[in-house]
Amino acid sequence: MNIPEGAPPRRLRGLPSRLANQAALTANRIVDRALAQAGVRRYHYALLATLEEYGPASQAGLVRRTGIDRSDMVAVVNDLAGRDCLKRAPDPEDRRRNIITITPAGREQLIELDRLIAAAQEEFLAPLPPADREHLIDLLTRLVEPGDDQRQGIGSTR
Amino acid sequence: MNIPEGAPPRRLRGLPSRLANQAALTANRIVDRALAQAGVRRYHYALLATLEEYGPASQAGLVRRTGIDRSDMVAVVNDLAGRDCLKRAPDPEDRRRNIITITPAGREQLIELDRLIAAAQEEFLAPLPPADREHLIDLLTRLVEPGDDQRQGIGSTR
DNA sequence: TGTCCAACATTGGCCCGGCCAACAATACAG
DNA sequence: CTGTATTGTTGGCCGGGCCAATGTTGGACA
Repeated sequence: MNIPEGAPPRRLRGLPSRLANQAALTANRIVDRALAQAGVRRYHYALLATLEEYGPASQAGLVRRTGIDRSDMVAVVNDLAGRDCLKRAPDPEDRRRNIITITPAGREQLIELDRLIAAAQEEFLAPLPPADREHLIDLLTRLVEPGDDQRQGIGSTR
Repeated sequence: MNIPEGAPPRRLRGLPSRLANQAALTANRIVDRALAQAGVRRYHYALLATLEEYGPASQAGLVRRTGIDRSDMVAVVNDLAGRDCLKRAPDPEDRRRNIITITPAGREQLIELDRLIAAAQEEFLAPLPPADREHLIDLLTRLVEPGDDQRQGIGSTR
């Protein structure tokens, strides 16, 4: 961990961009730790959630939906398939495609993950009283969804 | 850029951790782009700001102050020294130390960077009306500074 | 004084996440 | 039938955050 002796310079302290960064760092730490309890990472959760909500899809479809890169998608799908959380079957109508379907085990897993994620959110927001939490969520939402265009996927930095 | 067709699954949409992430991603994109106009990255700004505020220090001191790793510190110091933004002189009292001092050119550079950073913050917060911006900053501050212990440096993920 | 341990600066490299490029197989339009 | 596009897959790149080993110097202490 970090053992910063002395505060960061004043110029940086109240900087909105820095606050957002710190918040995200904290959030990610908490969420990652929570998901790790199920031996899983964020991509796994995103993928299961997408499958559950939108139903079976090809990997390419999932890539488009989630913003996860093709290469990484392969790995995550492999991984989840190995845990019987989803099924990978060739599409009879288009033999290029793999059709990915969530399994009952996958749904169970997802429920478990939902619980972990919810707890993580709680932990993340713990420093704020409930009223302020809602307000923060509202502000962040409005900050992040400008007009609705230029949406963000799951992955991506650029 | 990302071309997400279709929204991310509902489960993820309003998630505070995800909102924080999106916000940070946006903020970083904007800030990095701003600093790039001066051919500089975040560490450079952090280092110059630290030097300006706390005065000359050894690299180890700067490492403690900023949370930047030793190895990376060397690189940043090299870089800024190469631009005459700071001076690296052996400490006569302790010859293990390099004493790093900001130069006039460094101060000028810092002023320029301050401008760029300020503009970036403006751009980042643009979607919100001024009153909400303050509120957001307040909330984030309280969220991120729990008690004051377990402070964060500049770098760090863990 | 000599010895041993701690702090410093530097080099080199590891890991991980996000990304791109190349490829073979398949679909499809002309 | 030919050329173009899409799909899944492999391999690798890059940058940021991090750790380890090295050589140098200080300082404590026997």
